[in-house]
Amino acid sequence: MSTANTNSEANDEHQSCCPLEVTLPGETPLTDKAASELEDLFKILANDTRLKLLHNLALAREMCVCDLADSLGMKPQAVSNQLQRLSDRGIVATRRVGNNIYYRVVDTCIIDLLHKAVCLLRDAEDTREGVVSLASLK
Amino acid sequence: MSTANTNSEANDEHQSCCPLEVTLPGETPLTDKAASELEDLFKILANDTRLKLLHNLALAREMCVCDLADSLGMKPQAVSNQLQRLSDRGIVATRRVGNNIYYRVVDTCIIDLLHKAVCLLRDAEDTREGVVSLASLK
DNA sequence: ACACAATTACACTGGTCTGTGTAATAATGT
DNA sequence: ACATTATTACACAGACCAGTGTAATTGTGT
Repeated sequence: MSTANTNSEANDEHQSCCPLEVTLPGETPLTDKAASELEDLFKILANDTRLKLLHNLALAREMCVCDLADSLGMKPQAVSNQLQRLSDRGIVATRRVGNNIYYRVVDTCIIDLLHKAVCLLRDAEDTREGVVSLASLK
Repeated sequence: MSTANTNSEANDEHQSCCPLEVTLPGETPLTDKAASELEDLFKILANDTRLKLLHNLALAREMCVCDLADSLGMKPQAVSNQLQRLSDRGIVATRRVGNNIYYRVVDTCIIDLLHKAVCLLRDAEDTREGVVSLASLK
C-alpha cells in the first residue's frame, strides 16, 4: 500500500557498475520466501542457452523458434524447451504467424538485470586486467 | 585497448527498478564465452542458501561459520560448503580469529546485483497486486 | 602433550536440469 | 485429403548440485 518513494540512495555516482559499499544497511535479513523467489529468478538466468535466447530477443524485438535455433546453432526442440521455461515465468510471450511462433520479451526487469550483469562482468574483467589502482593491496 | 568511457546511457530516470524499454539497441549478440561467464555468475546466485549467506554477510560486515549456520538453521558443513563456492569465485574472503574463521563479502558487484534483484522482485509483486496502471493493456 | 572446539575435506545419495530422439499437434499449400 | 513445415509433448540419459555423515585439519587452553 503506497510504496511510493524509496529513493533513499541518491549517491549513485558510479562510473562503473559496482557500488563502493558492500553492506546493505537498514535492510532486514532475507526471508525464506524471498530467498526462494530470488533463487528461482537467478536460476532461470543460470543457463547459457536461455541467456543467449533472451539476449537475441532483446536485440531483435521478435524471433521465431527456428530463427533462434539457427542463431544459437541448436536444435529447435532444445530451444523450444528453454523458451517454454522462460514463457512459464512470464518472461517471454508468443505470437503465432502461420506456422511460425514468434517470441518476444515482456519482462523488462529481466533484461535490465541481464544488462546489469553484463556490465558487472565487464567491470570484473577490466579490474582483473589493467585497472589495478585499488586492487593492488595484495 | 583503452576501454575508457562507455557512459552512453545517461537516461537512467527509472522510479522503480524496471526500465521501460525491452530491447538493447547497439549491442552485439552474446558470445559463447560471455554467455558462459554470465551463466556462472547467475548460477552462483541461484541457491537460497548462498543468497541468505550473502545477505547476512552484507548486513553484518563479518560473520563466522557457526554464526552463519545458526542464523540459517543449518549445519556448519553445509554452510561451509556453500561459503567455499562463494570463496572460490572471489565473492567472499576469510579472516581467522582463533578457532573461528570470519567471512566477509569482497565482491561489491554481487551485492549490487542481489540488491537489484530484490528490488525487481518487489516491483513484480507490486505490479502483480495493485498497480495495474500500465499492465492493463491485455 | 593432550583434550577440545571450529572448520574443512571427502565420499555419497537423492534430486534437478539439459539436450536428444521420437511422436504428436497445428497450420499451409496443392 | 494429403504432404510438408514449424513447433511442442514426452520419456530418457548424462551431468551437475546440495546437504549429510564421517574423518581430518587447525588453533586454543591447561
